[in-house]
This record gives sequence, C-alpha cells and structure tokens, in this order.
Amino acid sequence: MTKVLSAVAWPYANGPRHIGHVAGFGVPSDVFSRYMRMAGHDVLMVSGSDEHGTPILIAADEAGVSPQELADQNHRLIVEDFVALGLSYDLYTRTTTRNHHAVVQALFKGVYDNGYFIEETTFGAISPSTGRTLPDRYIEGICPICGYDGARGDQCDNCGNQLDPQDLKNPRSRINGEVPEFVETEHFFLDLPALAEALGEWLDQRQATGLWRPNVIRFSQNILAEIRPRAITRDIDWGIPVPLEGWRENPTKRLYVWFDAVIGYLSASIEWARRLGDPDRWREWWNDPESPSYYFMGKDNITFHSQIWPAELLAYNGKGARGGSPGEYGELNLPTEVVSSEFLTMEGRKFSSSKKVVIYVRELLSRYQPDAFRYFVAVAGPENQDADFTWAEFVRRTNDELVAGWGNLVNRTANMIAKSFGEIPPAGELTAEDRTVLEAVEGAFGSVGDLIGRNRMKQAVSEAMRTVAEVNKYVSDHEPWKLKAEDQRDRLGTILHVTAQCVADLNLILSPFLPFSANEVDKVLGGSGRIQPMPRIEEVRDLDAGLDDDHATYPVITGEYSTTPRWQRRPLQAGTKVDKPTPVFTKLDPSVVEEELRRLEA
RNA sequence: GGCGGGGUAGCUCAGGUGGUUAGAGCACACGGCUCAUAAUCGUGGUGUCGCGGGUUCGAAUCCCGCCCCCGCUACCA
Repeated sequence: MTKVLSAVAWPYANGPRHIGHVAGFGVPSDVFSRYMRMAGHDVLMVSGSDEHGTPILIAADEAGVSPQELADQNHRLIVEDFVALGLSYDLYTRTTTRNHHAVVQALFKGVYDNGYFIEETTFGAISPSTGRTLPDRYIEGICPICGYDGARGDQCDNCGNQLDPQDLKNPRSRINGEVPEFVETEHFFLDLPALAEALGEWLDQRQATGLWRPNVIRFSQNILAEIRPRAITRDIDWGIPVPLEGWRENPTKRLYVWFDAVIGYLSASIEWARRLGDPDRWREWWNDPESPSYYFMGKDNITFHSQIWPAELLAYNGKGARGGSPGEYGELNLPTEVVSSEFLTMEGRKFSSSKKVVIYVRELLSRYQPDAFRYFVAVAGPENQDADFTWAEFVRRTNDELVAGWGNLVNRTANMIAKSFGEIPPAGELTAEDRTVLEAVEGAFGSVGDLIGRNRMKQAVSEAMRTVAEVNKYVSDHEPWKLKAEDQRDRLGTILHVTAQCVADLNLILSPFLPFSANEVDKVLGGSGRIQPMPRIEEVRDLDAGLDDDHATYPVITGEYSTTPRWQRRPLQAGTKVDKPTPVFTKLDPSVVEEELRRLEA
C-alpha cells in the first residue's frame, strides 16, 4: 500500500472563494484522492487557509476588524463551502495555528543553519504611519511615461509599461492615500542560485517521467534559467516572526506569506498526526522516498511549487551548493508531480470580485447540486488550457449528459426492475452480448482509473460517459420492456441483472467525480448508500494553546475514509430489494440561464 | 520586448511520435422505441485543420515566416 500525499493549494482567506478557485485545485484534487483511496493507496490529503500577508491586513482594516477576526470569518466560510462540495480532506487547517508557526520557524532555522539565506539591505516603500511594506501594486500615481494619473507602482494600466514605484509622480498609497516613504530595509533572501543546480536536477528527473503536464514542466524549466535570490521577509506586523535574536523581537519584521504558506503542507501533515495521537506518523509520507506527493493548484501558483517550495526543501535537506544536513524533520520529499490547472473564466471574462464577474461557491451550491458542478469541472474544466464557464453550457452539460445520459440509465434500470421483480433478479445463462457489455464496463475500471491516476480528468470522465452510452445502447437493443410473456421472464431477469450490474459498476467508476450522487444511486439499487465517505467539520482546540487562550478553537475539515470501496466490480446480490426510484439528478429549466445572466448584470 | 499556450465542423472541444475516406458531444433532419426526468437507440450532411512558403511518396501533425487571441513576465497572494 503506497503512501500518497495529496497536497492541495491553500486558499487565501481574504474573502470567500469563487468557483474558479475550486475548479483549479478543489475538484481535481478530490477526484484524484478519492480514486487513489479506491485503488488501495493510503492517501493523506491536506490543506488549509492561508491567512497571513498584506491583503488580509487591508481587508481587515476595511472591515474594521482585526486580521485574526477577518481570517476567522473567512476560514469558517471556506471550510463550510469545501464540505458542501464534498472535498475529502484528511485535514484542512489554517496557517494561524501555533503548530504551523512552530513548524515554519523550525524549517526556517534548518535552512538558516545550512546557510541558504542571504541578508541584504533593499530600498522599498513603506507606509509611514504603520511602518508596513507597501507592495508596488498598492502605490499609485502619475505615470512617468504617458502621464496617466492612476498608474500602479508595478505597471501603468493605461500605457501598459512596467514601472518602478519610485518613478511615479505624486505617489500615494492606495490603502490610505498617504505619501509612501522609500526607505532602506534589511531582509532575508533565499539563496536560490545556490540551489539552482539541485533544482535543475530534480526538474530534469521529473521531466523524464513524462507525467507532468507539458506546459507546467516547460514553465518550471524556464523560470529556473533566470533564478535570483528572493526576499522571504517583509516589513509587516501580521505574520510569523523570524526566529532569530534581534529579529524575533522586531514587531514589524515577519516572514513573507508565501514562505510560510507552502510549509503548510508539512505542518498540516504534522498536525494531522498529532491529532491522531501518533505524532510521527506523518513521516511515512514525507521521509520515505518511495511515497509520492501530488500538488494541486492553479497556474498562478506554479512558481511557488516548482521553485520556491522545492528550494526550501532542498535547502532544509542540505542538498544545495552550500551543503548542510537535514534538521529534526529529516530528509523531506520533494514534489513528485506539480498538477497545475489553467484558469476558468466566466461568460468569457476573467473572474473579478470587484467587477462582479463572479459566482461564489456558496451561491452556486445554494441553487445547484454539488455533483452537477463537479461534473462540469471534470468534463469541461481548465485542465490543460483556460476554460470558460457559461450558464448555457452548465445547463446543457447537466441536462444532456448528466441527467439524460447517466441519470436516465439509473432510472430506467431501477424502474424496470421495480416494476417486474421488486428486487434484483438472478442472472440466467449469459449470451455473448451480455458478456460483451459486462466486459466493456469492467474494462472501464482499468481505462478510467489509469486516466485519473495520471490526472487526465477530462478524458477519464469522457471515457466513463462513453461507457454509460454503451450500456444505454445495450438496454435499447434488447428491449426488455417487450419481454412480457411468462416464458421470457428468465431472459428478462438476466438482461435486467446485467444492466443493474453495469449501473453498479459505473456508479463506482463515476463516484470520485460524483460522490454525493454515487451514494444516492447506490440506494436506488438497494444498497446502503455508503459508497463515498463524506468530510465533516470539526471544531478543534489549538494543540498548543494555553488555558486562557482566546483564539484557541477553530473549525477544520476532516473525515473517516477507510470504508472507501475498492476500485473493482462488486457482484450484485440477487434478491436485493429495489423500489420505484426517484430521480437522483435534478434537470435544470432552461430559464435558469437567463435568470443567472440577469443576476450577473445586477 | 521575453517566455508559454491557443487558432480543427454552426457551438464546445479531442487528435497532433507524419500514413488508409480528419473525430466526439451538442445543434439540425429523418427513422425506430415507448422502460425512463420527452429521456433513449439508429441513420445523415457539413470542415480550403489561422495565412504563406518549405521538407516529404505523403503534413492538421515536422521546419521557416506572418497574422490574431489569451496568460505569465510583481516586494499581490
């Protein structure tokens, strides 16, 4: 049994998440993890909310609450949304736990002791009133090139030129309007050039597997060529303190949010093991080089997962040009595969919360079935290139494919069985055609499973749906509804048994994509309705909190997935009771397209 | 500017280590069936595979040039 780490991108907690976010990392990682469990692997699926950094501070200021309160609110929203989507995390936690802070500081120390940090003085903008770093894009002023008033520190939206914030005329903070101050400030830089060779070797090995999506490996190789040291501290008062004398006490120096966020994969694994009461258990996924790890994200995160995070790991392991040795966590595994999606657009436009080109997960799930959305993402999502979410296409996919194709097969099968037998009839002698359809469906376990294992969800779900059509054809070809005579009853039973077996098989095959309806379909065929285990929310206490600690409890996502069935045919038992079914999938009225588009305009 | 991706039937897309008449679904038309959420099954047409060259017995697929679209190119996360 292989230990498989499913490392899912950490959503940023400055607001609720829209469907573009979960299309990129949420659904793909869950399909993969559910399948890998069925294939008999020991999956550890971890993630959490990313709660540090400037945007959280700004959102908190705007809302008139503390950054921790803002993070608390959004973390809870995200947790609820993800459970509603059925994302089967072993642990979904957050970066403001003491455990995470401690792990990040330990990792920092390891990298520091191995000599992979450079201290440098840089020149940058701060807000004079708060002393916080003012990132380039939070400065605006008059463009020195075209004179446009409203250019950002990083680039001018009017003429498109890239800018240096110091060149802006009349610079001001977009946060509070004050004039930024450009000061010399000292920061730690991760010495990426000292790790470049080791990174290159790792990437070459990864490339040789042929498993990475071509654009991901190409992009990763590309950015390696221009590698430079990267600042991993900020002038900010919200984040994880730098664990060194003279820095720890400094209230305005914190670790850069991305430095800590990627360490979340490790800290969440450790938190999971500690909560299990088996505190070293995480090592089976991290220290054993035979244990593969898959990282799921949108393409904007590739840099951090194919360069920054592996660089941090190599530095901690002491595998760069400066040598060194691993710290207390031992030699940690680098990513086996960086599974990156492209972007989802919405009715042809980029998602934008401010421009209201958006639909939040919560809103979508308030009106539509989670599996309808999961199906859309699996079959038409941004797997290899940007994909467009349109309401018309969502309705069509749901009605023509999910309802008319799969839902209808389930329904017609159960209806005929309920009407003629009231239970799964026994199979008599099988004809060649019976055997052919049974073999085709059983073969789909192999083909679909192989595709999911290689993270080709689109092809996988298409293959499954093609098999659904094959079974629909089998039913139509054999016209069981015409077999009414008494001497045809055995044959009728056989056909319905074969069909029901195919439906049960396909239900397992589709269950990683459609976990909620898999349980419903199982009930339709007289099963217990426990095919895919579901995640749950648990309120937990911070493992390292003191007795009088205020922010000591928080919600996490966790679950018990050990009952997941195997990825193989489970023979149906003749005699299992089958009632007249109620449809599992909801057909959508075409008017929802117009309705939703109107909502978008509003 | 640099890097990457894309331009294939009315629509959404697959194919792309060069090789028999270029595919799927939807839409459209006709027919079968009536068990099923009017679902299902069958039959049918449609394409200068972005443009121009080249290599080749043969190119959607390889090479060169060009045009258009979209990302990335941040001290955002």
